[in-house]
This record gives sequence, structure tokens and C-alpha cells, in this order.
Amino acid sequence: MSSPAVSSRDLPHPACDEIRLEGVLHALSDPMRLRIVRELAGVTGELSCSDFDLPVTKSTTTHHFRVLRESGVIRQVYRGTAKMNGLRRDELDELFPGLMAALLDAAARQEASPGD
Amino acid sequence: MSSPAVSSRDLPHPACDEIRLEGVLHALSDPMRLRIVRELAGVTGELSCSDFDLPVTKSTTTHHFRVLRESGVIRQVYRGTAKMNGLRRDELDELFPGLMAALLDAAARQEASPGD
DNA sequence: GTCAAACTACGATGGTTCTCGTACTATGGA
DNA sequence: TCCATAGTACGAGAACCATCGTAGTTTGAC
Repeated sequence: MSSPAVSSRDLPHPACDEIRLEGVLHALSDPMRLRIVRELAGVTGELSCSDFDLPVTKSTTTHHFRVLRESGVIRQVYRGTAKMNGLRRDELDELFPGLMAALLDAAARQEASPGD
Repeated sequence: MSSPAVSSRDLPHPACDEIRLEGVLHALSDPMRLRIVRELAGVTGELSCSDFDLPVTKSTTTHHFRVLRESGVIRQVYRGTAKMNGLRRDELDELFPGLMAALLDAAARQEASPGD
């Protein structure tokens, strides 16, 4: 099969009412994590951890994905040996309307500015 | 006089092109600093450091204001013995359109939610 | 000149974070 | 069953951060 079933081992995610703005901002204040989120926002489906080519080791990558999940920014699920990641965009949009859009736009603008 | 002149001692502020999104997000990811920014956003003029009634010592307050200034979120100027603080709203709006509005709205929503 | 108010500088402390390496587990395929 | 792949757990190190207390500076008022 091309898409293995979701594994039984599942991961703890904060409920919507447990997501704190401060936690989200802290999660996104790290360049590596902001990069991950921007990449996730740019695709329609999910991406596995190994789809990202980050300049850090695998351990560190695991750490960053966990911070993003525990702050409520992404949702993670095991599928076969892979761990798939998706933005919790709908939930975040309901919780903090316009925030993700403004953040992603800000990140894009910063990247496009001559200061980089 | 009711409003002393601006003192000669002035403080270093980042130029607009030196303001980093990650730095702004980090600055706002602290509850004390988010509170300061919300309060500043709620008034028209400036507020002195001692206008805030924060549950930390004066040293710590100084620290938080410095983080906000160095990240580019606020502008500080001495006026007499007081240090006046103002949001760099116009500059931030030009740099990251809609971001401050979304952040302030998000903070307000979070405060209003039953989870608090 | 003296004094109080507002804020700073400095050092310390305890906690958190980013990073790594090594050893380990879970899954699916040969 | 054996192996390769994907990711984790754990411990460690270095850096950073929030907080405090004490001592100091700058300013304006008396």
C-alpha cells in the first residue's frame, strides 16, 4: 500500500482550550521552528519529519517538532515508520483569527527584504 | 512645567531593518511583556515604567522593558526622572502589516476565554 | 545643597533551552 | 527472520533567561 495505516502509538496534543498564545509565540520565535511551520503552511497535505532538510541533527529535529506539537501549532501522527506533521491551521484560526496569516506573511516579508 | 523636556541621555533602538520577527515573537512570548504591550496599545500617549503595576521587582521590570526595546517593539525616551514608553506601532505595521493587530486581538480573546 | 523619586548596573541563582552523540524502539519489506 | 528506515530517549554541555537584592546614577523640587 502506498499509505500505511495510522499506527496505534499516538502522541499527546493540547486541546484547543489548552493552547496558550505565549506558547505559540515562543514556539515560533525559534528560526528552525518558524522555518518548519512555513514549510508546512506551503503544502496541502502532511509532511514527514524527514521531508525537511534542516541544518541540525535528527535528535534536534525531533526536539523542535515536539515543541511545536506541545504548543499546539502542529499535529503529529505516526504512519508506518514515518511521523506525519500538519499545521493545526483550522483550530488556530478559530482560536486566534488572522494570527497565522499575519505571522506567515510577516515571515515571508522578512525573507524578501534586503536585510537578509 | 508639567512635561519635562527629553533628557540628553538616549537609548539604543534597532532600526526598522534590524527588527527581526523572531525577536519580536520572543519578546511577546513572555506573559509580563505581553501584558506591558497590551497596556501600551490601550492608551494614546506614552506611559512611564512606574505607571505599570507588575508583580515583579523594579529590576525585573527594567529588564523586560529593555527586552522590548531591543527587539524593536517599544520606543523609550527619558523625560525628567521618568522613562516614557510607547509602542512602535507605525513602524511595526509597515514592517509586518496586520501582525500587531492580530496579536493584540489574540491576547484579548485568550483573556476573555473561559480557560482563564 | 539636599533630598526623594525613578530607574540602572551588577552579580547571583535557579530554571529553561538548543544542541549534540549514542543507544534504543517500532515498522515494513525482503 | 533479518535488515534498513524513521524516529525516540537519555544524558550532557553550553548558552540563555527571569528573577531578585543591593548599590549606584540621574533628575527635578525644595
